[in-house]
Amino acid sequence: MTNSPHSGSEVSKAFDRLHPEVQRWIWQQNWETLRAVQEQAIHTILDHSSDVIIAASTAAGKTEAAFLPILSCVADQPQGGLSVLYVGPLKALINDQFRRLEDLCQLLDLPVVRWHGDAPQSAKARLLKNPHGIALITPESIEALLVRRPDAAIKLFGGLQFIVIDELHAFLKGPRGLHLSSLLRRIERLARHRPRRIGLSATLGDFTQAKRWIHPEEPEHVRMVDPIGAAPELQLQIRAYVDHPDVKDPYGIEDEAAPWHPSAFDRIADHLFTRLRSSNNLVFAGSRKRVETLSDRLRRRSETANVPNEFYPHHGNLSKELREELESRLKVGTLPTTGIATTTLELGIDIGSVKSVAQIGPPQSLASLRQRLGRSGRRQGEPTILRIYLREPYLASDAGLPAVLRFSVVQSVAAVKLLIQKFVEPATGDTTIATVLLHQILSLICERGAQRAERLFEQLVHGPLNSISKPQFADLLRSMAAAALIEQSPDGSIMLGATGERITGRYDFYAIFETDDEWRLVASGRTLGTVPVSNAVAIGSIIIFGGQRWRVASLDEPSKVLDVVAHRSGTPPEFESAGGDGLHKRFVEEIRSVFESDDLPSYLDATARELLLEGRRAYLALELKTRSIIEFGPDTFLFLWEGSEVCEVIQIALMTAGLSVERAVDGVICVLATDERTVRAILTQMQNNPPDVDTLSDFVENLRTAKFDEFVSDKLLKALWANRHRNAVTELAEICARIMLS
DNA sequence: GACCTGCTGCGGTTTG
Repeated sequence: MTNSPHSGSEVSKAFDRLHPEVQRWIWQQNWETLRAVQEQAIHTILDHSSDVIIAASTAAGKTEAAFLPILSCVADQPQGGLSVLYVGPLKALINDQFRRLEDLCQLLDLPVVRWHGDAPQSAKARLLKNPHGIALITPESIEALLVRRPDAAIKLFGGLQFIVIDELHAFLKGPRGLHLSSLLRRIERLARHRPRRIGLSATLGDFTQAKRWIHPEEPEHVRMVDPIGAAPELQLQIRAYVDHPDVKDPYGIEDEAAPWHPSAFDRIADHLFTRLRSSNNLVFAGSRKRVETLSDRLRRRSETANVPNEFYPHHGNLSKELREELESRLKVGTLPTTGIATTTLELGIDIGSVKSVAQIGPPQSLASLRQRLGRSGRRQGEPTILRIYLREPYLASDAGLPAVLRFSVVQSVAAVKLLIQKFVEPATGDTTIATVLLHQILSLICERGAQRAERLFEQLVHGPLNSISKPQFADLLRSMAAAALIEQSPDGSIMLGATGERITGRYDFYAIFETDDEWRLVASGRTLGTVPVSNAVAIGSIIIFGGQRWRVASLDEPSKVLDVVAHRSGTPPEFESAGGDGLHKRFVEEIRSVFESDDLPSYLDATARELLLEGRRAYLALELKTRSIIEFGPDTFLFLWEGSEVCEVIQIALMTAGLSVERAVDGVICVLATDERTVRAILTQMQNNPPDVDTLSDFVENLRTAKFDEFVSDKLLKALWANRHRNAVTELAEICARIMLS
């Protein structure tokens, strides 16, 4: 050891404050220094008693930044239950962190236990007998403990001093975050004190929002550890490919019979094949179907070139075994490997460092783009390399809106500009409060027995779940009673009804999200993964899956198993999807400013540059700088340049006037089969007499999207929609006026 | 524009 952690002055100050056994562990690691984030976190956690959020990139050593001081605090303390609860969103992440903490905790004589569905039962049983040390757990396993073993939960959580929440950004939106927030609150109630919360995250857009999630009552007291690290150099290219006019199905495989017209997609595959071979890379392909198609094409190119295949798929329907094979190939790093993934490789599971990241299609959010980039250039002095590949249609001379604007090129340029400005979208409002509350009402009754309505409200409606009123909560309880989820005893307390008993007794109660029925694909006894049952299959069906081609040899309908054998051709399965979130307002504004700028970024290839100019010429010709309403063919386009929330409200407002409206591209909507004069007349009407939010909410359809929404009344779902859109509706008259001026 | 995540307790069989 040439340079000890003792040598620097700042470093030694932080180092000196750690427990001697923690110091010994640091020596054993041969670390030359502590990282900036670790030094700051040590001081912040040891100097104060407030909650802390540690925001630093994935490779910066956030886990140690939290645990070195936390373990120094809890070592040598009297035992009486767990000292630290670490909550992670993924089992794979928990397993990684377990390996990182094992040695350190052993030195301190603190047991560390993985607690999730695939973790060994024996260690859990041992912990229950003598609860102390650290547990690494998923939200669902906390839920199961509270429902099934409330007595054990009190013993485990009664003495907690710290709760660490990893990948905090993953919990800031969506039902799973609301669920975890409720579980943490329930842990505090049964522990009769509030353990300190430490949140870890690499991509936070809005610190205020993260602080409010960590400590809803006193967000201003949450301390940030946010060292300004030197960002690695970014090497960037946007490459565009225009399809040949004869290409009908660019994602199909038929074009292999017509090699004289390779599709744009094929040329993208060619470029990936030559550029990415012989190093480790990640390709984010956007959808599972595209992951499969691309993996298959790249494997076939390897076969044709007679070289070993280095390209492997990774997505949520692939079996754990296949996914882990790729992850460990990437991590071990002895064989060059490129992973072709959906969003599955975005979160922090340990796959080592990759040379470059490729993105197929324009980025849809800066949060996700940043998370992806964080996977490249992780070694000191190495650049981050990003390639964005765009496929654009061939446009005939009579091509229409919105195609002529070449939106995906403009959107990609806008994304890069926002990346450089360090913009990240804040999390958006939640649509699933009713489902989460319903779930938690059932769960709390299991944990604590029959309760009066006021007690349920008091315990569950708080923090991120507080946007529901008492009358609305009562409405929820009434519809739960109507469905026999709950019933009221003569003394007024609420207990489980027959349906409630059945639902809470089932294995799938603990998670707040649902999974659909799926076929399981098995090849010679080995599970490859699953495909939705909506795919029509029969003996002899051919399919691309796991980057390879298969034929269905036999199928077992009741157990939903497909036995497959290798085959020479196939098509990728269809996966169901719900549709996207839309771009943030700021992103749409940046797109508009790219249209209006003359700047030609050097990171565009020749085709992308040409398409950007083409899009700008169309923008100019349509006079979009000053015009917001464009009649085109039978339809009329409204260029709103607003975020998805405002667009949705205007879309619904126009629908209440009897029009058919659809989204054209982000920020632009299309009124079908209607001329400009009619649209203007309706907008004038709306401007003078804007509809109120409750009228609009009556027109909203498909409000039942979350797990238990079937038990929630229409009235409540509409009222919650109205809550979320109230602000956007108040802008309605003003926006109409602005459009009309053009 | 789409993607992702998670799970009990028990009865059975196999293995050391």
